[in-house]
Amino acid sequence: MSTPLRSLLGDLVTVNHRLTRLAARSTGSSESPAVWRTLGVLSSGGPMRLGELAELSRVAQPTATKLVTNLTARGWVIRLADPADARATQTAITATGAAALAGWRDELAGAMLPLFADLGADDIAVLQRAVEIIGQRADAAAQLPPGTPVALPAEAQS
Amino acid sequence: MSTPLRSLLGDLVTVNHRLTRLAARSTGSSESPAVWRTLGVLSSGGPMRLGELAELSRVAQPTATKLVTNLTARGWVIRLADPADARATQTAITATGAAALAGWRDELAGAMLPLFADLGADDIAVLQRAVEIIGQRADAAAQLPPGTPVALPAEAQS
DNA sequence: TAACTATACATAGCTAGGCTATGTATATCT
DNA sequence: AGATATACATAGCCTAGCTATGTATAGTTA
Repeated sequence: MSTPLRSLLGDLVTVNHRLTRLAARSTGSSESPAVWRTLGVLSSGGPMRLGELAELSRVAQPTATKLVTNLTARGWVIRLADPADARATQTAITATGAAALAGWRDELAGAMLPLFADLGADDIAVLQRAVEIIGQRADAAAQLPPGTPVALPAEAQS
Repeated sequence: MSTPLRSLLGDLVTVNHRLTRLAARSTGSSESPAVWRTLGVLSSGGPMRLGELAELSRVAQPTATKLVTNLTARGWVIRLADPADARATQTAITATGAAALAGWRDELAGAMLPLFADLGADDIAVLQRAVEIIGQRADAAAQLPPGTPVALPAEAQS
């Protein structure tokens, strides 16, 4: 039972990467996936500090800084001083940013619809559940202590 | 019924992108996802021409050239002259490359196992089916004529 | 067969995203 | 107050991705 799961996870990542490429090329949008991922995190998680954003997005802190700088220049996010800590800044998605995100998701979904239009109700349910499962694991992984690799060292795998 | 599918596809892409980031950071490997994607395509599709590889990987041709150049330097793929066409070259994965790919997939799966270890048989079946569905669509999309966006123009959607 | 067109790939040059290493300012703790 | 820790910024690098364009070979047609 454990071997199928191992290879299933390998397949899952591989196929997902292909889907991501497919999605990236299927819209006219020239924005990068990172932009939408960042907006997605801010949209679902609300305003947050930069370090928190980096962790949830699973990128290094300087990468988050770059992304936020770009997004700020575009007016899609704003940075607010953190009243409780002068070192920190809160980053929040703007209405414009939220609209752009929604627009992209809609465009994307529309672009991929023809490929998935023939799905039966069963398969749709499968994808819905898969999205739930994966989202749940991604959330869980994001809450590991900073710097912790997702993989536990071999000796920790009971 | 069609609206849920649209938003489901948006969710699917978003969550998959998070999974990809998670996977990228969960192994000690410093290789990029593109490397494994390319090897994956060559592994499952057999030796192929560069343009074919680019299409299947959903990247532009010069990007494929770069990737193949890097992989060749590493000994993970080889380029063979195409006897039938002096302009073209066949690219094939080497035994070393196949071993590296297998090793990475194993490492990756091992790294993510703890996150997915508690899945029940039902959920495993769901993920298996989801992998099938997505893989199928990715294949189908790859076979569209070159340059064709995944989305068909409105007037072509019979 | 010579010339044109099309195809397969390479090269150049750019941008963004990703990283590590390190700097700077503010909190916090002793 | 001084030392340490934390939050973020900056510098500098590499890879992945793109478009535009060049070059060599195939194919096609006059």
